[in-house]
Amino acid sequence: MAETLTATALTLKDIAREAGVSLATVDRVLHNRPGVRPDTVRRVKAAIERNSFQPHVAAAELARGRARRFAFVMPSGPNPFMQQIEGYLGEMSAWLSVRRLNVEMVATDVFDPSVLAASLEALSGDCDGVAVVALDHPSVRAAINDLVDAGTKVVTLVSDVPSSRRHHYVGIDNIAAGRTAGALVGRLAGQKSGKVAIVAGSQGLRDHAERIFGFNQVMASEFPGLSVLPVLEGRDEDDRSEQVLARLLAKHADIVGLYNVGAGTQGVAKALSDAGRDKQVVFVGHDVTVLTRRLLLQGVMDAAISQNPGHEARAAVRVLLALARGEPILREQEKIRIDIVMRDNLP
Amino acid sequence: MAETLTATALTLKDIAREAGVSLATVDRVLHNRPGVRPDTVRRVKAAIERNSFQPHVAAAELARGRARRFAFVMPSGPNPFMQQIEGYLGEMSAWLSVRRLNVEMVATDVFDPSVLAASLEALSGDCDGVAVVALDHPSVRAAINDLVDAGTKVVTLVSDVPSSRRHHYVGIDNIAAGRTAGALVGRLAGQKSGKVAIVAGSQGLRDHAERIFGFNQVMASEFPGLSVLPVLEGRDEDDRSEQVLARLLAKHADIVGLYNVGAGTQGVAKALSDAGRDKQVVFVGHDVTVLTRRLLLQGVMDAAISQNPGHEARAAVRVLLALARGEPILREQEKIRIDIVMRDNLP
DNA sequence: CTGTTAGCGCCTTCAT
DNA sequence: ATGAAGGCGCTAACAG
Repeated sequence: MAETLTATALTLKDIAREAGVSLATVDRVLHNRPGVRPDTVRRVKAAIERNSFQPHVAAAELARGRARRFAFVMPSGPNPFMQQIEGYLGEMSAWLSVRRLNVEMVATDVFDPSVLAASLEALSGDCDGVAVVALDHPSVRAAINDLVDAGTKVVTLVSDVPSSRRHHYVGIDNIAAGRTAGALVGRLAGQKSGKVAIVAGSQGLRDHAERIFGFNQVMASEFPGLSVLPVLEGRDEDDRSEQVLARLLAKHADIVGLYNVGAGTQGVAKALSDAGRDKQVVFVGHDVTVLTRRLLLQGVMDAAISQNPGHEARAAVRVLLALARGEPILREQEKIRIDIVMRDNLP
Repeated sequence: MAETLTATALTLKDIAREAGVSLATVDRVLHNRPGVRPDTVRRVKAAIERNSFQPHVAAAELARGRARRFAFVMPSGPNPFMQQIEGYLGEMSAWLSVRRLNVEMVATDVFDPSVLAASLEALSGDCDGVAVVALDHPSVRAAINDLVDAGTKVVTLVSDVPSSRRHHYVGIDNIAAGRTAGALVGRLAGQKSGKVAIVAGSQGLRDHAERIFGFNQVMASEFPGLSVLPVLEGRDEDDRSEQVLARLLAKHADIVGLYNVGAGTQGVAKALSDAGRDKQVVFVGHDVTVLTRRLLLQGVMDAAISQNPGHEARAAVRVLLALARGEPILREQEKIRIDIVMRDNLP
């Protein structure tokens, strides 16, 4: 009826005694530091394994003295989603400070590969870890790999660079997100048949392209009654998104669904309202912001696919910390889920 | 372009010097321990405030030596959801162990107030914190309050006892969960009008009652075309749930929606399939388990309202730890969201 | 290559 | 009511 989940506490000293060496040697082996005879290494490793010894994090933290430095490299523009992430990092300051963790924000033009790459290079050396909202481009990949080679821990945030050797990606599976959007548009549109519009920032952005891909997958296979119109590009800007959508709405009277892949939500909503069709068209978009929250409550938007920015901020920090300490990562905990947010489960 | 988020590191010694007292005295004040003249307390507190001093957690952890003991008091039956929580606690064992944390599982009959209360009383003294899946009953409330008075940190898990003085509740807002379920059933049923069935474990359970309340709210206000049938009670058992539902389905040919409030999902699904109506009826239930996952993939279930059991397990541990250390709680992080899970965003 | 040693910042007796 | 001093388990600098 009662069962205990944790083991007891051995220390470095115990291992040292058991392996017949000194503290320092065990420490060297533990951290793969050079200067130990291969044979000794083996003996020590054996002792560590045998007792499944785990060093006490608090003691290690205390002893190293030096605070750790992490950098967050983020887009410089006024992107509300990114601002939310920064906001949540700010809320963690007390948490960070009692752990002697320093995080520095670096704003940069993430859409210009060379600028981004330069910002990353500049960090080399004085950082233990960096989280970056990255563009998937060869020079960015190279910059990331250089950091990794220099011993810096790197996680990509929100947008991945799978071809690089980054240690971890903190963000959602965008293809699945697109599929989810598709299923929602299809199911909420009910029995109706008709046309479905897609507004994206740019199909050149990896995450947008992946979402559209997933969306189309579901549409084609599960909702044959709905036909998807060619993708509109609004560059994540309100004005432009509004214009292109307004034109499309004027042309097609039988649009029953709308998927807004990126930002520019304000403009999309305006086009819909101005056409007087905000109640008939099923409107699904991304992310919960002050704006989308309002649109959901008003019934203009029907659902938002969301990646919890607070979770992403905290996961990035925790993962960097775990990597720096050499601790295992709780993958399940750090995985970012695709949230479906409707009016009644607004966070 | 670069901004730093954390402060620099003062130590106890600095504060001691500044307040003109010794280390020990500052420590006493910091932990509200007795034996310090009120006047001295004030001086020390002032110095702490003035520098917004925060003790280094790692050092504190190291110095106290003694491991902390937490207990999880959970239902003894084979409830899959609870088993998931236990599973995730198990996955944390490495995390727990490097922090010298001990967690003990206590299985008990949470449906019998006196048994539950006794289990709680038994913990008094040898535990730093307890997480309990509680029944909202006077004797349970008393047991919780006793623990709190004895200095044990208490969090309620999944099911709250708001009238007690527990330090924290880790779980979802069940009324909002019910509303979400209602919105989903209503919207996914499309334009159709017809009847909606509800199967619950028991209306005596606080969480079930709250969910039903929220569900009815939404149905009444937003889906006048749908009429809700009287609640069926299946005691969270498969057989019983199947029987009562089968009978209801036979009686009403125009059921278009079904809300399964608690467990017994297997039985509910069977009744639906046996009646050959699993494709026409919109079926919404709770929690993602092996079973509901399968039903979602098969298209028998349309959506599951879920409270991430992994998140709940970890949040409970983190909150207990923060409470024990006197650290602030990251409320946003520990809040449990209401997840809508459909086929394409299955975690 | 390996061992010794002096802390890291705080908590906890034990004296005063 | 207050202070002094010895660790907690690990790291890192310095000897050997």
